[in-house]
Amino acid sequence: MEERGEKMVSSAQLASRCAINAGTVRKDLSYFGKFGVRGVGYYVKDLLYDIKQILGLSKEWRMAVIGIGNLGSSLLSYKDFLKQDYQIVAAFDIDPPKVIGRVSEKLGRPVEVLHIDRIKEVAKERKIEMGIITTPPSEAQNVANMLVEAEVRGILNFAPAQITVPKGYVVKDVFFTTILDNLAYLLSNI
Amino acid sequence: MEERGEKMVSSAQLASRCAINAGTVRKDLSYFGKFGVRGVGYYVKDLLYDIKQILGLSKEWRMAVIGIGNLGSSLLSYKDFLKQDYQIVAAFDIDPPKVIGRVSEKLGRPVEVLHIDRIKEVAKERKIEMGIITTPPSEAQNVANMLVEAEVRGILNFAPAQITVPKGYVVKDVFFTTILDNLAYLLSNI
DNA sequence: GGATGTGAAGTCGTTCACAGCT
DNA sequence: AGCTGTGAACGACTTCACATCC
Repeated sequence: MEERGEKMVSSAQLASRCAINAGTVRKDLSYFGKFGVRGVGYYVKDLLYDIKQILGLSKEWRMAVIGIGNLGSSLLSYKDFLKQDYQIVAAFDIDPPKVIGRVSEKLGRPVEVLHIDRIKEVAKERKIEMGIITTPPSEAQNVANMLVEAEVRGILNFAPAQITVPKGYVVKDVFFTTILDNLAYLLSNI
Repeated sequence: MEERGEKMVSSAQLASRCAINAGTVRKDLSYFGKFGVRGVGYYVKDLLYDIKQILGLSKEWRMAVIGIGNLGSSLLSYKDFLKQDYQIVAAFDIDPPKVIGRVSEKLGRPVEVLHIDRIKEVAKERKIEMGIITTPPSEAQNVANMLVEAEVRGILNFAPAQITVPKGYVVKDVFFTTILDNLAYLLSNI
């Protein structure tokens, strides 16, 4: 909306875009403060700024992908990350030579695939704060342990395996088959 | 557990595997019926069967991937789908020649990439019930419309765009950046 | 004895409706 | 006049604790 030059937006407009309730939009924002103008709405520019502050998006997040198979490779060149200051600055695999020359496009240079053993060293060096696990499930917990060891506090886990981490660390799972199971259930019960 | 030959399982064991509460496991199951034996637990084999019935997984689900870029290609060879009777039986793109020879391994033969225009025809022919959208966001709603036209009732949407479909159809979104936003928020507020 | 099945209590998030500002 | 901010009602899910049954 900012790019389109729209100055104001109402909670109703935001709600319709997200397919939720206008009251929910206002209530959710109100949890963090007062960002709108009564009788008018929200200033697009200010709201964008405020939401970025709330979500912790006022900085660049530096990420590593571990496990450069099909999925891992595709994430290395995933365009949408770059639009929002998510940078993939390292890639790891057990078998580094198998994939080379992938490009993190904003940086304008390839992200070389390194051996897993170097996670800790490289994570410190490149100030990595999030790890994306795209290994086979059997390796997921091992990789998570290495990330914890390297003090990478955020993990996005695509491997269909339960991962446990110490307090202060966060894991978000993305299990494709679980989402399909959900779809299958909904389709079976219409 | 069945593969490992384990006969019985308690709600507490299931709970610890899923990192949730034992009561929740029992309560959730009880919503659909009585599957356990008091004082004993659940028979692994029977419970597996019952859960598959509940979720609608007692059949093979036939899927199509639309948009054969990096992500779409990687899903074509995603091993985990096959383990659970999810079959990718068709692939579509605007520019079919750009990717060929991908293999849906259970079928043991490549899934040829076809032109998007053939979705309706091929969906009927191959009895496709789920569509996976991995196109750029600008095309997502168009593709969804085609899927609806072809009566493909379930959609898994990876394109960062809001998709609307008629009643009787279901869309599940997987927005990578939204999940990262979630991680960013949690990491910023520990 | 021991683990399930389930009311009841508790917690969380959503929705409503209107007072309060601009 | 219009839209936000918010207390209060509502609804849904989670957790608890125990009666129930093998």
